[in-house]
Amino acid sequence: MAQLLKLNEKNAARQPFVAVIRELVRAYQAFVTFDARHIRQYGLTTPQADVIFTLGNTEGMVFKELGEHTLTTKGTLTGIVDRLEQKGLVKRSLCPKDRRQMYVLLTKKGEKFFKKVFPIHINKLRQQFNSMTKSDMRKAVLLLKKIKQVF
Amino acid sequence: MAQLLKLNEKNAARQPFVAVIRELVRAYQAFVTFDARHIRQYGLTTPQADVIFTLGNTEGMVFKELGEHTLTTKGTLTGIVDRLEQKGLVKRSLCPKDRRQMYVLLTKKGEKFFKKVFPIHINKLRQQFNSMTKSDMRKAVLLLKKIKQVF
DNA sequence: TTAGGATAGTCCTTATTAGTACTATTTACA
DNA sequence: TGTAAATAGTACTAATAAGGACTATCCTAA
Repeated sequence: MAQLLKLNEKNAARQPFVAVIRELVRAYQAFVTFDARHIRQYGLTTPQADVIFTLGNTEGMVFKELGEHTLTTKGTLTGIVDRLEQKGLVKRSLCPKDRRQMYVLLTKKGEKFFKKVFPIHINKLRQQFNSMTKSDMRKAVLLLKKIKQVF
Repeated sequence: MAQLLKLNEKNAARQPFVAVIRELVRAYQAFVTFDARHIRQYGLTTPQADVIFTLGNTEGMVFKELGEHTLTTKGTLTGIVDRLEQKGLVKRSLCPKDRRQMYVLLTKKGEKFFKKVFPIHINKLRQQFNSMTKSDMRKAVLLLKKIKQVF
């Protein structure tokens, strides 16, 4: 799960940017683990829940668009949508305008799942951030954007 | 690859902590993609390189310890070490003191790889952070630690 | 209008990932 | 001391994950 550069024991790596990378990975890990643990109680994986949450309150979405939102590549997305389709939470639908494209949208069951689980999940996450000030959150967002731009 | 909560189009999710999570995921993604692209030129995956870089300049390490450093679970680590062993970069060695444990250490070839690639990789990363001030890096580290603790 | 290139999604391969079951070994404690 | 609990690593499963080959469809330019 890691892809961590944990290098502080090497002299060449005692530099501030190494600490940034290390803490970025550790923070991400902590989030993913927490997130997966919660979503799993509902019988889904995080990527699956991510797709459901992205499709919620929309008219559906083409694969390409869905992949951009969830940051998954098309090959991976095919499999995730397959499994959600098997579970009856999502369905595919041909796009008449461009027959290369394929819509993905929630089924009735999928919408029900979204309306039930999404607010719970959001609340769960909000609670975790209770101990963090709004000012710190704002600063974190700005700095994370800078880190993103660095790559 | 994602596990992103990309929810800003939902009213329930227009809250500062959602932005923190979104940017955390995006920053992590940007790093991982950059990192993988570089390491791949040397015929390794990021987790494989992570193991090599962790073992570099050490006397070797037991699986448990290696997993703690690289943030990989033991089952995953078995496979990664298998592949590195096949490539001749790493070898296993029984631990006489506790016969349940297994040392992993670099071979000559692995050490050669480490000494060549590690400095290049570190330099590559350092360059990327040229545009970020030391002060911002320090702040980022502190805030990322707070985010980690939140979960 | 038709050939060439671009695009969308699927399929395939290799590797990582978490988790669980399993074996061997060690440790704790009664 | 001897047995139960704990620990280390492997084996196995299901699901990502990236990337590339492939097919069908669309678009562009001569």
